[in-house]
Amino acid sequence: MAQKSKYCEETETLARYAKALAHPARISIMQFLAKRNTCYFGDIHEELPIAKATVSQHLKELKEAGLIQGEIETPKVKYCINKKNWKKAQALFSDFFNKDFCDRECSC
Amino acid sequence: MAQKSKYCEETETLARYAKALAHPARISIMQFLAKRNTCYFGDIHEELPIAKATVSQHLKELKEAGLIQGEIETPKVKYCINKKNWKKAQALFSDFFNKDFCDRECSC
DNA sequence: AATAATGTTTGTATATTTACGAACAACAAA
DNA sequence: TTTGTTGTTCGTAAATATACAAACATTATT
Repeated sequence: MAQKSKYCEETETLARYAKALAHPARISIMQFLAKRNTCYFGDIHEELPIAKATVSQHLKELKEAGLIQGEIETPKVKYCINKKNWKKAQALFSDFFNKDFCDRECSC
Repeated sequence: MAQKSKYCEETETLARYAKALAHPARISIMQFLAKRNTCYFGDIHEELPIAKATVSQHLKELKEAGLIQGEIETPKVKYCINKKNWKKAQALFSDFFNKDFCDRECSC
């Protein structure tokens, strides 16, 4: 238990974003936010087949991963994509998938 | 419990791939496979700071998600990326991140 | 002050994930 | 046949994740 992180930072960050997106409800939320202008909690809840407490929980995870941010607009709460981190995630996934991998003998 | 999947198939598939990548060990494995020609279990295990049983478990998850495939080459086991599904995942993530999202009033 | 609207937090139950050692399986070599 | 090499599977423990109802917090309205 000497070291805290055993993987390189970029790998950890990418895994963190992947984890945030590892549930269809959270993918749906991001897709919804991407195409919507105003994005209140209620609108998001309406789109999803789950209880509001669960929606709130998923939003919290996305927020903690840095992919979205919220703002109180009494009595509602407005959510939107955190563009800076969205771009960061985009870049990390892009790098990850665009590594040109060996086409040679790895023929299993 | 009437419906089996409450989200659209593309969303489910994307979430499934994200989940497979939601751990730094599995990201590392994919990165390793991407750059290596021969890729035996032992080589992968050597790269990672975890027990072989755990490595085997992670490989199983990647295999079940369709991202890799294995082949016995007695007495070793050779793993490599499943190119078809890798491309599928690449396309799904690309579409997901390249949705041009609203730049207007969602200013939280 | 009571009521309504909008979300968050709490409590809780269940399922899944992560990790490891030990046991096991398959095969080659001595 | 015994031994060694390579991985997988099993058993198990601890941590996380997922889902919901109920309670709560906040602010506006009556």
